[in-house]
Amino acid sequence: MGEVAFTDRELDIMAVLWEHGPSTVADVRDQLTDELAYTTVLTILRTLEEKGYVGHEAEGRAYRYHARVERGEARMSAVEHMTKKLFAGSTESLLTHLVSDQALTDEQLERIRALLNVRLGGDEE
Amino acid sequence: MGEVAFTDRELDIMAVLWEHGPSTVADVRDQLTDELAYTTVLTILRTLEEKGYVGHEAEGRAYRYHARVERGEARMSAVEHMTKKLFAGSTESLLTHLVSDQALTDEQLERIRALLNVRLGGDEE
DNA sequence: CAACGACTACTATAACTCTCGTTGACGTGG
DNA sequence: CCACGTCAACGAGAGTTATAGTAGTCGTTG
Repeated sequence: MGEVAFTDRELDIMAVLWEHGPSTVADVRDQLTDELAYTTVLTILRTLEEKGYVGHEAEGRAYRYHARVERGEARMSAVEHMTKKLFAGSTESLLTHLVSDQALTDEQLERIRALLNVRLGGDEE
Repeated sequence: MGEVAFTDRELDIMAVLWEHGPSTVADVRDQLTDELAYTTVLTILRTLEEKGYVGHEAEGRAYRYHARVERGEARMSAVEHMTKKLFAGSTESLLTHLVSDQALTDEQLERIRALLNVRLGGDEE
């Protein structure tokens, strides 16, 4: 899929599908933190289906919905979009922002550095 | 300001104000890559003003608009929002995603590592 | 001084988002 | 067999976003 974009509410629901796997409307509804009417959840699922982001199969009298895009893809699209819109397209700039301005513990940063070390192979400089 | 959120179009316009400083409607319009009608730009600026994100002073017969929120603030809000919605609230997870999955050159990653080294002070493995 | 162009205010409209009520089908427990 | 609960389809309405036309003001220029 080229590019995926979700609204906030849609993301809430996709999150349930990603974390809990294929779910019925009632399942999804139960997992949401916000209390939404059954029909509201159904409507959003139908919109998502129309957009091609989820699919469903009948299960008994109910439908079981499943994500048709992976979370990684959604993440990548979102990051790309934000990078383009707010960081002048520079992923490095975003990374710098995260490392500098964000409240991360040294421990977390340490893990990132370790990751970088692996990724970059060398340990020079 | 607690939290700022912009629509895509609004961001396009904020970007102009952030990069070029206080601008008239015509100025903004000229800087946009998409061709929008003068009135369209004006409308969006007025919406932004209503939300408190920009202000204006008269300059001759025109208005000169300026950002009332800093880009850094918008960045932080956007990153926070995305982290919450797509990375289960974990900034570290987002960072990991960026370092691993994104198409960054070794050189760019190298600079990030350097940044981390400075930030973490030490050079212990 | 009259027409023109730049400018803002007001209005409008289509699309999308978010929310939910109503309706009708269908199976199950009493 | 009938009332009840579950479920999907449909419709709808309030709010937001995106875009732009029209009206009216006002200085400038010929």
